[in-house]
Amino acid sequence: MLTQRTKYALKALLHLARTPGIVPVGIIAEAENIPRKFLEQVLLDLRRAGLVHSRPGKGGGHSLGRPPAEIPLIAVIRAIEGPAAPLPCLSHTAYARCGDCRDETSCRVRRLLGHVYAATYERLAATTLADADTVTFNG
Amino acid sequence: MLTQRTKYALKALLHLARTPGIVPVGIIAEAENIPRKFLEQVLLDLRRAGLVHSRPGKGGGHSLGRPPAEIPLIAVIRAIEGPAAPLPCLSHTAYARCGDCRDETSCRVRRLLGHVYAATYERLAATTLADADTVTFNG
DNA sequence: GATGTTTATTATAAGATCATTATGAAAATA
DNA sequence: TATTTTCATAATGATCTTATAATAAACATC
Repeated sequence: MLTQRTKYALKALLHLARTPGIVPVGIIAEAENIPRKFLEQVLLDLRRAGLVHSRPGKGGGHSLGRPPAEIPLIAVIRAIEGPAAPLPCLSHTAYARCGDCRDETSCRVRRLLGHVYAATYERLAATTLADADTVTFNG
Repeated sequence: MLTQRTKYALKALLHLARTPGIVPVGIIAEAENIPRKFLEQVLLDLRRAGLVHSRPGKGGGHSLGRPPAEIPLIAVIRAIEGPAAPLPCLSHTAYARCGDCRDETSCRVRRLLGHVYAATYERLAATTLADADTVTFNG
């Protein structure tokens, strides 16, 4: 399960994606039903990851850092939760040895999970905010 | 990232998959480098999920509950971590409303994550313990 | 530059989860 | 009955989650 934080991040980003101009936190918080102060922190993470721009002061607020089609879900998850891989030894962005297997290339756990993550990663990288209205799934 | 618990569960199951007969916890713990008492708890969860059989007493231990080819990764993850879905409203086994979106069928977050999870789920359900030696991935 | 609005930053805290250790009961075998 | 093994639950400390609060800094307008 994703954390509440990540869900809030997605909601905020999708809100910004269909709202032109600069939007203050309070507006997003109210529209998306998110605790305001908590959302501020989430937006801060998104800003540090370059996914949103912000401007303080009167008339300030947030806007998307780049077009929705250029913000894949993998970037959002990484910005909020860190590495998306199921094991450290499978991470593209934060590779680390697991330490508890002798030979990485022959590790069965790694092989199984690597196979699953390959499919997940492909979707996470290919699906962007712009797909929110068009994408479908059966379930 | 998966929890340590789940990694241990996979290691234990893969150990049982290639060891004939009944194996005591101590043997698995030592061979796979897992804290013994912790592993006992993990195996208890796996037994309750029907993934392993156990027999107490002298000569007792654990064995796989069914052939490796009939134990998909999704079953292991569910047994240890609970629902595998990214959102409660996308879970096959433990569906629940998220509560913070008005209309589920038009929820953008749900649609995006549902699209990703469909790919993940397919792999999790199709990949079994028996694939540990044959499966590959590029990365 | 004074004033008011908005984000930025840091601290705090209750509650949950994680990883582990500990303790002892129950069951099976010899 | 003694021994071996699992079964069940509890205790522990560290970390994560989900917030709330207080203060500082940046900006716009007048």
